[in-house]
Amino acid sequence: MRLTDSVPISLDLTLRSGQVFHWEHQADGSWTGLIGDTPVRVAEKNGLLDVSRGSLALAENYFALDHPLEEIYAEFPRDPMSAEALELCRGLRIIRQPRWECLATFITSSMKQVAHIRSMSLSLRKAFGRPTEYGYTYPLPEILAASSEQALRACGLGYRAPNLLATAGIVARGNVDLDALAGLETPALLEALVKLPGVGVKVANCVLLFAYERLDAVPIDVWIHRVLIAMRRGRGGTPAQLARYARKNLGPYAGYVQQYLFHRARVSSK
DNA sequence: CGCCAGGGTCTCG
DNA sequence: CGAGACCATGGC
Repeated sequence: MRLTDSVPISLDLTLRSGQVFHWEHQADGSWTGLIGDTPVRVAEKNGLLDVSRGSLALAENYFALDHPLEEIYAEFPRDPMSAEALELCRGLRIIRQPRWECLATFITSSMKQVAHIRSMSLSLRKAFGRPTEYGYTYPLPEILAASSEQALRACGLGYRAPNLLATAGIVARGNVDLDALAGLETPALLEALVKLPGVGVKVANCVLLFAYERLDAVPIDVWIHRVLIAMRRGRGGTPAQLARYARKNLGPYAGYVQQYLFHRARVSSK
């Protein structure tokens, strides 16, 4: 039995929840984009994944159809905000992203709205990637490392440009092997990622969650920061205190809970 | 048009 | 360790 025959997913929620930024929503409701360098067209049919172009196995892995959603939901915290987020986001999956693409994209994400992260990502792809029928591939670290701060600024990166350039150089030279890092325990992996220019604790946790399958990782951005304070009945705290609170209260799939809370907070603010 | 955004880094106490 | 200043850009 194939996973696509039985496992539910909400593509709209998954592709609009600020994990990936390059997919295009077509007029017929389908989505087109690239999984790595492979053009793919996917749609949601009766709540299941329908792959009409590209590799089925590739899509099943990328959209993480093997994540046991019902088991994850059973571990959700019982507080009202988490419960409401769950009802709103049922079917949203944490995608398995290519590591470099994820790392590079989140280096550009600091103090940026989702819409602008998307526009920077598309600019970088168009300037440095290879054209395909569903958009441009994400440029390899070697390509970005050989570019220039000015060329990256031209893609709208602003002060983030030197960080992306420097990290691309480190990865391109092989000083850091993103695939080899997958063998590390989460704390050591976090420590390694944070050493890269433009990568702090928040960005590192995004990469842990979206590219290294650490489903307990909790990136704390301004939205989740507000959510955590609300959960603590208005009681604030240092970043370290809030991170500790999240670890203790959001359960073994804290990263999933965080993603649902993030999406709920964003849509309910409009 | 002013506010704000999936923050990181450096400095100073 | 913790708080503050500074950093560019564009959607809304």
